[in-house]
Amino acid sequence: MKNLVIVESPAKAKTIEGFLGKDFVVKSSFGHIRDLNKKQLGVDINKDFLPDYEIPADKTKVVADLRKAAKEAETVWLASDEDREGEAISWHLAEALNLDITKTRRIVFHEITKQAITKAIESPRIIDINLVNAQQARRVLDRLVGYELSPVLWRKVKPSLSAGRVQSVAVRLVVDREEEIREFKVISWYRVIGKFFVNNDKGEGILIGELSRRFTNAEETVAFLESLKSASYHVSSVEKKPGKKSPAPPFTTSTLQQEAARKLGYPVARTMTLAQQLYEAGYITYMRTDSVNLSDTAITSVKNEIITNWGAHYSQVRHFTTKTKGAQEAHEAIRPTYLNQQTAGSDDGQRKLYDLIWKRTIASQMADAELERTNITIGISTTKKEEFIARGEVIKFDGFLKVYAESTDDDLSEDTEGLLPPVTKGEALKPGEITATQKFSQQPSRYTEASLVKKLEELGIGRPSTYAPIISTIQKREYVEKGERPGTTRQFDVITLLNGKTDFKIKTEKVGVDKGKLFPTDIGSLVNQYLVTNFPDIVDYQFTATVEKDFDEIAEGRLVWNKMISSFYAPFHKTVDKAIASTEKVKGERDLGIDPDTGKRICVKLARFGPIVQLGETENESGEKPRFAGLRKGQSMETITLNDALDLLKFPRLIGRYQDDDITAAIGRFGPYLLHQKKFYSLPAAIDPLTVTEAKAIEIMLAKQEKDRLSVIRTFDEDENVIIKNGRFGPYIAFGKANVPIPKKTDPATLSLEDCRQLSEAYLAVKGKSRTSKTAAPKKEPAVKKKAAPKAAADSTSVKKTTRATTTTEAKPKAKKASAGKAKPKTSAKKPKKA
DNA sequence: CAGTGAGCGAGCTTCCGCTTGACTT
Repeated sequence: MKNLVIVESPAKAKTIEGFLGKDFVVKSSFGHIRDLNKKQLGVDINKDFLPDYEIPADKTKVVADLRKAAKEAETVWLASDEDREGEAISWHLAEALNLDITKTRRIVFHEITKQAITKAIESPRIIDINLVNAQQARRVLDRLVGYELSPVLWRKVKPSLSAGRVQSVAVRLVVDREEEIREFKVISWYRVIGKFFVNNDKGEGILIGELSRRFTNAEETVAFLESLKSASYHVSSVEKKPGKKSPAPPFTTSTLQQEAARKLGYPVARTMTLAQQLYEAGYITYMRTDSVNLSDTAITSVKNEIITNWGAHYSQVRHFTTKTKGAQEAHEAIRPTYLNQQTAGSDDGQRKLYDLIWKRTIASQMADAELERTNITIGISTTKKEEFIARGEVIKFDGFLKVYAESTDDDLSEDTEGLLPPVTKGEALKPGEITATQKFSQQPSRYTEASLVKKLEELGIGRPSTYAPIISTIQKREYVEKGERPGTTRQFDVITLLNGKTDFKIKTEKVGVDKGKLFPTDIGSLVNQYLVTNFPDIVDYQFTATVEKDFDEIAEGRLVWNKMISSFYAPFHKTVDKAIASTEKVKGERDLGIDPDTGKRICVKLARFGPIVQLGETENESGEKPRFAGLRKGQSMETITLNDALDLLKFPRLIGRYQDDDITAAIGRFGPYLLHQKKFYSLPAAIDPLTVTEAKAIEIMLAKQEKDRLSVIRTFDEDENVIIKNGRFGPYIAFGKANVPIPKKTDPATLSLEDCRQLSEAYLAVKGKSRTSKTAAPKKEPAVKKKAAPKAAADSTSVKKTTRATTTTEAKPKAKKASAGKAKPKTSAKKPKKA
């Protein structure tokens, strides 16, 4: 083998290999191949922040493979992306593969064409160590912030929490927005709309105009309408102005996520999965990019496509430049690979996303839409101060709008401005209904996943490859959740004047309905408050922008990376120490008031298992214990009231009696439920546990019993712990406490007790081995089982590990992430049991 | 599935950015 070319992605490798001929082998590194030691800080504070790099377990195979190939090759070409991270990947490759730096060539290309790649091969350079150092600084800073801040939260708030340069600011945005909404003061005004009849030699029509003045209260408005009773109206001016609209640039990762959310309703993670599938199938270019640039060949084929479909006058070649600071032109915008392919994708989701990308790309190279805007002012005979204005907008030439129009987050399309009837100045108009409607200012809107990404991008926080992970991280950590608010009803005034009579009506509307938006959780708000108070610099919106400037200077060789880190770390670390020493544990305790029955204090605070309300003091002379109640879903520590708390403290409450036993209602981890004869019955959301009647409760219980009875396929007299049932996912065996699925081929009704036992034991044996299961492990000796399972997994994987002496340490493969991280800790199981 | 709300102080958690699969459900 003569030449080995290493790129970042396997899809790219495949394409490029086709261009380069027999003497070249192209392999991929699958992104970064080394990272800081995950178990420790991974940075030696006392040795100028020397990073401790290791090859992560999931990369050992890749690196071994690349080492082998590099040994056989005469020349190794490092062709990772042309940005900070890409340069670092090349450098890590050179280090990890023990490459001779004088024989190693660094190449970059901006588009994946044969021409671009052969040209790149002709002009190799050496690794830019300044750029590498800028990346090391970025990496080390993120590690220092993340790994020093998170432990502060473990001590002061709750274990396992996390903080970081990016995620903490993302959470702050959501928390601050919620605060803005809470603080928002609604103001109202009266908007007057007049309807006028046109009847002239060109025909008949209607003009709708808005009064040039807004009124602040109803009295003023009524008085004005009264004054119009004797008024006559005429056209006082007609103004026509040409206008135009231009298309948006082609998609970047962030704008694709926004438009897919607005137009298709996709969460950002779904958009990225679908885009990845389209990319791997060869339908679109790379989906993680901040560039709006289109290659020359792409521009040419878009042009051809437009001319073929709509004619030359619809074509307008445009070169968009990327505004985002620090953006690299290493990639192109997201576009279809072949512009003449109008549809692509193997399922509906892919097809819709592809369609969006195709249209956006095409539209970006189309002509402006030409408009004509018309303003007609309508004079009022009784006043000189006010006038009505009718606005119209007509599309003279649709241009790019033929294909695609960008959506906005706040759809406030109240009036449809269309074509206005032809009128001439001075012409008299007959008035129709004149309506004054009370309007209210709108509170700021909560972030959606996509609009949060947009905001982060504006602040220069995060990268195309991390937008979707950021959004899921802050939700997984339960700092932020997608929620709903039912909204409230509001009254508003409508005053009309018709045929000389005024009429006053009060109407109602629903406002503040929010669905699928991001809400801060109590933990999110609390952690944010703690960070803002104690680490204001780190969670400052400008923090990333500030350090990016330093990274740029490092990249230009004007600043030494570990000096920069040192000047950041010294004060930062001091703040960390101070916070650990000085601050109390954060509970967010807030007084709600006094219980009218007992006279005791009621407060809300964060406890081990979430927010609770507390009645009475934790410690008092009489030794009385306080009463507690957890908050319900949708309630928050910041907004809960005394009355809400009193309601919560009413549980468990007696509903009635049935079959000589009490029925009680209570609220548990999974919501409200009924308890009767030690059996639980969930209460549907529509039923209020505070007001549920005995009759309704019995009805719910009977319905559940009936449903359970119907789901039983077969029971066995010999063993009542084995029941064949029909469930959501098909038939299964309820085997004691475990649920065992029945293979599709077998008819569940024909199974014997012996069959059931065999199936169950076989299933549980496999399940217990493959993962640390909560349900599969028998209750006996839980401590032994729980410890044995992950160890076994680790041993089995480490057998495959190829050991090799290198300059860097290689991380030992450990038990699979899924088994370690996924299961929520069961507190009951955690308690050490004494034998 | 439906407890608890405290606490001995074992042993763990955690960052951001590059890339794909290998996993359940």
